[in-house]
Amino acid sequence: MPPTLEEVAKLAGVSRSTVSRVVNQHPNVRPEVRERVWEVIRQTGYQPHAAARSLATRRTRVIGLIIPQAVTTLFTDPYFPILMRGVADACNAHNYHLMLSLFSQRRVHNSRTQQDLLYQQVLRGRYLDGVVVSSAPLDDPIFPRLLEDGVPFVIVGRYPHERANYVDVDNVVGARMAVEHLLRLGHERIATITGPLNMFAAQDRLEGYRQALAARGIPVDEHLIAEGDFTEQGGRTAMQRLLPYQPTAVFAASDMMAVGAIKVLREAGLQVPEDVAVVGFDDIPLASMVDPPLTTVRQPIEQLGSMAVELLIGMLESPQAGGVHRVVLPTELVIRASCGVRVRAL
Amino acid sequence: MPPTLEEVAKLAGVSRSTVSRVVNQHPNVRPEVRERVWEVIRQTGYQPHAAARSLATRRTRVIGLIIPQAVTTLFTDPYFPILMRGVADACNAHNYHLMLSLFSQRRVHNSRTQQDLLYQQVLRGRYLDGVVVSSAPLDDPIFPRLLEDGVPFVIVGRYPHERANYVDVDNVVGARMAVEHLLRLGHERIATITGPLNMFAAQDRLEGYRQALAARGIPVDEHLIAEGDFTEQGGRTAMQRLLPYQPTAVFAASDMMAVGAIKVLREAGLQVPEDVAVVGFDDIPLASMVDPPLTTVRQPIEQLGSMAVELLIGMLESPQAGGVHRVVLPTELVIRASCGVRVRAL
DNA sequence: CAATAATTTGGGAGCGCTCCCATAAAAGTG
DNA sequence: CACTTTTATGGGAGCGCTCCCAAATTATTG
Repeated sequence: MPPTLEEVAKLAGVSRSTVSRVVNQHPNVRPEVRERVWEVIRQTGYQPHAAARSLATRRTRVIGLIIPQAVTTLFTDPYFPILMRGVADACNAHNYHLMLSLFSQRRVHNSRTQQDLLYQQVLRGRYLDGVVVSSAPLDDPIFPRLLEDGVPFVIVGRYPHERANYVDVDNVVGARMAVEHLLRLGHERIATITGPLNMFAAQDRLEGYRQALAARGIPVDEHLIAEGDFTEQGGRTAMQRLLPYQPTAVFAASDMMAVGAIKVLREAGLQVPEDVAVVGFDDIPLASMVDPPLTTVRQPIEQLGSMAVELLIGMLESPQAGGVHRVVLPTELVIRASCGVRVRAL
Repeated sequence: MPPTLEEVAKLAGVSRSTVSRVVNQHPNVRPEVRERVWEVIRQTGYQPHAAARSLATRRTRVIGLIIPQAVTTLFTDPYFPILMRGVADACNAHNYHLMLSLFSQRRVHNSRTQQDLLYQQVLRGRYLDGVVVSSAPLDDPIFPRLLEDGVPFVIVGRYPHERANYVDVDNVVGARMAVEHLLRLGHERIATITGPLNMFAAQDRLEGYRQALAARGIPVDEHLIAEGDFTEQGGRTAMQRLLPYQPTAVFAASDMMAVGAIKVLREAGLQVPEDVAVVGFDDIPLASMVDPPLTTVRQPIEQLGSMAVELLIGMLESPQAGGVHRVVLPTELVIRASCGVRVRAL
């Protein structure tokens, strides 16, 4: 049995309260007493009991990272591990702990129920002080619930509600840069493979595509727009649908989809970038490893994760400082070979 | 303020204890009372307070997944997301929650301290009922501590201690199959790129390599063994070192390293598989996507994760059923193009 | 139908901590 | 140096639950 506060107190010859003060860095303890108590703590290996503490303080120092079921299939996309690393880093830095909720679509009868159940247990059971929600579809029921229950949360991505805090990248501008680059290279029949259009990131990137064309006075040919789902397979299928309309360039809303698209193009006997230029989005590590290396829009994924946590912890530690927290990080066009420009020549 | 047990009790006209019985499915409650209580619970949205419960029961229904700092840099390796999915799935299925501890090497002054701190807080603070430790180096200080503190844990990978529970794949046999396959194809100068040799998985795969050669009476040329670190970059560096010794085949102890090796071979003007055959290990999704598709040893990564959790939960729920829990899952050779055999022809 | 056994219910104690308030000790003041 | 102010310490109450035991109710049986 590990020691309790009370036991430490007895050993140090002081009261429970004094030990508590020492542990919680309360200033009003005489230095020699403080030292004596620390000594006992060190010797006994005392550690406050998390549950007891939470019960009394109503805080857990645990935050949740929720990745809704709709995107769990994408989990092999390196986007998520990188995001998680950012999240975990920031948690470590602030001495918070991370609870991970992934909802898989497998082995679940009534999938809605699984997510519901977990929501109910974890959030209403006050396991968590707050949550980071990553890339949920915009109609995910989690948002209304979080708002209603008053759970502090930060979204990675954006969400149109006056009380929603989020961290996002400028998807519209990123996409526009990508398409503008293709336009600059002389392409006119530029297709796009979008993400699932029930996500803002996907909508915004499509919007960037539209804006770039509009700025050049090029009418949008709806045949050149195919909806994907951010996965490689989705990219393949979408590319297949685009093939008959003979685009000379493709802007894929994720690197994974770009990779899929390139495969389909090759299978159709087309060269990348000679016959068709391809640009991706994300700049995952794979982007520089595939052949040809992918021109893509870099988003600071890891930073997105840590920023979300910083924001959340800020809200938790000074709740009075109300207001809505929103951060939009910039993107950057990374030019490699797949768009058909020699980097040096640019 | 969410309702408490006591409040629900008052509304239902029963005592605290009775509501507790209803919530915990205790049989001794009259059906009509049970129904009445459920009704109130439903209406009020009552949810037991996790911390209060833990304090009383000394269980949290939370298990930890610990990925020690030594491997966090490998986190972009798809191995981890896949493992995590397995772990998360099994947790969901058993109504446990998952706490994730990643230790990054970045931003840490005294890195040992960070891991220590977290160990101290999380484990001794009894946030967790038990932990799954993934791919830690065999001298990681976490193992002695877990054993000493009596924290229930399951390792993914193996560990030589009579009280260590683990789930592993048969790395020796897997590696042997891979190398035997190369031998069967007529190769004699077979090099290997090992993982970091402070991990058992790496040692075991090297052992499999040695066994395969020994079985054929081929002496091991130590120049043909290069230590990598499971990353692509590590694979490149190792391959560079091997190049002067002109192997005709390479067995890389991970797919990521195989990918790195292939790049180096190409840069050296060698064709894969024509000039040098390459075999990997893991069968991550990338393996079938690269060019040429990788012949590799498949290990059931996701199953490894869920199995570890199942074992752990088993231990937690019936602690009296002592004994050591060990599972070794089989591997499977997946033949693709990189070893230079036409699949059909086999 | 009294006596016994089984089932159902309520309340006290306690899990280990924090926080408030009262008291004790030390320091500051005219 | 009596008096107020500040600083340090101890103890009670309570966070929301479970678990045990005793009391009340119901069912069983000779």
